[in-house]
Amino acid sequence: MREHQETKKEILNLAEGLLRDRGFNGFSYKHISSALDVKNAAVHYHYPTKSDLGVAIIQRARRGFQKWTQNSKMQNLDFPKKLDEFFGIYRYFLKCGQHVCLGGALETDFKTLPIEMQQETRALASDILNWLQELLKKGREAGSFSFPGNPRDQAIVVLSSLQGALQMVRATDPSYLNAAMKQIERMLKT
Amino acid sequence: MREHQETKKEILNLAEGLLRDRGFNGFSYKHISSALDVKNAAVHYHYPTKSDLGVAIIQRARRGFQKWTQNSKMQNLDFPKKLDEFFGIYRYFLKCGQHVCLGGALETDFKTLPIEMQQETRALASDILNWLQELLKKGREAGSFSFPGNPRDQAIVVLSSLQGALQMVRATDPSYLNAAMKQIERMLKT
DNA sequence: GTCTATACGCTGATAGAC
DNA sequence: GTCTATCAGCGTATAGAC
Repeated sequence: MREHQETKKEILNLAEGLLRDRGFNGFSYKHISSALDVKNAAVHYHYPTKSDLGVAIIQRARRGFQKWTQNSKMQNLDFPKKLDEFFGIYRYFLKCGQHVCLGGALETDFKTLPIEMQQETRALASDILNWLQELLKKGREAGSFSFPGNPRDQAIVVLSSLQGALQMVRATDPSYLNAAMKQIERMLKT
Repeated sequence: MREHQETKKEILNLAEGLLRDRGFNGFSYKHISSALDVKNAAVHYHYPTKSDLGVAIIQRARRGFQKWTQNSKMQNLDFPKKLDEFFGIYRYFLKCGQHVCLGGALETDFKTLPIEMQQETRALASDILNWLQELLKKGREAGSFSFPGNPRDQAIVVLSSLQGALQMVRATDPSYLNAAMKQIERMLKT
C-alpha cells in the first residue's frame, strides 16, 4: 500500500508519458495499472474518468510551464539562451524515447477529445505561443534576433516547427530535431 | 449493390479522411461501414485487416504525391509558385474540416502502428522531404530563394512547420496556417 | 486506497449463406 | 460482393467488500 499522493502522482507521470508516446487513444487504464502493479479500479479511484486524467495532465503541464518561465535561472538569461532553454524541453522529449510534445499529441487527437480536454489544450497552446511571441518581440527589440514580419507569425513558425520536427523524427532520423533547431537559430541570427 | 472497384475506392477515400481527422486509433470499421451504409464484413472483404487499409492509404498518397510532382502543370512553374502549390495541399486539408496531414497523423500515432504501416510512413516522409529539399536547393541556386545553412535543414523546418501549424490550428485559429506559410515565404525571400 | 467482480458497448476479425 | 451471425478481447467504468 502506497500513500495516496504518491500513487496519484505516479499515475499522472505515467499517463503523461503514455500520452506523449502513444496519443490519447493509444493508451488505456490497463497500461497504467499493470505498469504500477495495481488494479484497474485503483486508477479509477484517483481519476474517475479518462477525461479527468487527461485534464489533470494538461493542467499540470500548464502550471509547470508557468513556473518554468518564471524560474529565476531563466530570468537572468539573454534572449538566445532563453530560446535554447525552450529548445531543451523538446530535446528532453526526444531523449525520453522519441515522445512527441503534449501539444502535438493533443492537437492531432483533438477531434476525439472530450470538450474539457479541448479547452485545456487551447489554453496550453495559447500559454506557450504567447510566451514565445513575447520572447521574439523583446529579443528583436533588443537586437538579439532578426526576422521579417511580426513576432506572432514568427512564433507560430518556430513552435509549429519544433512540434512537427519532434514527430518527424519518428519516421526519419533523431538528428532532424536538432537540424530544425539549428536552422531556426540561423534564421533568427542578426 | 455497387461495383467492386467503386466501393473499394469509397472505403479508401473515407478511411483517409477519418485518419486525417481522428488519427489511426480514432476511427473503426464501424465508422466506415455505417457511413457507406454497408456492413462491417463488407469492409473487411476489401481490406482484411486495418493494417491493410492503413498501408493502402499511405501507398495511394505516395503515388498521388509522385504524380503531383511530375504533373506537367507543375513543371512549368517557377520555384516560388511550386512552393505555393505545395502549400496548397495543406490549405486543402484545412478546408476539408481542419484535417491534419497524413504525415502528422501517422507520426504521432507511430508507436502504435503495425510495422508495415511504419515502413510506409517512413517512405512517405522521405518522399516529401527529398522533393522539398530539391526544390529549395535548385531555387536557391537559381536565385529565387535565400536562406542560410543547407537545403535539407531548411526543408525540415518548412515541412515540420506546415505539419505543426495544421495541427495547431485546431487549438488556436484557422488563420495560423496561413500565418505560418506567409512567414516561411518571408524568410525565404531574397 | 486498493481489491474482486462485473457490466457492457465497441473493436477487429472470421465463417458461411446468398 | 455483401449479408447475417458470431467471436474473443479490450475499452471505460461502477458497486461493494476489505
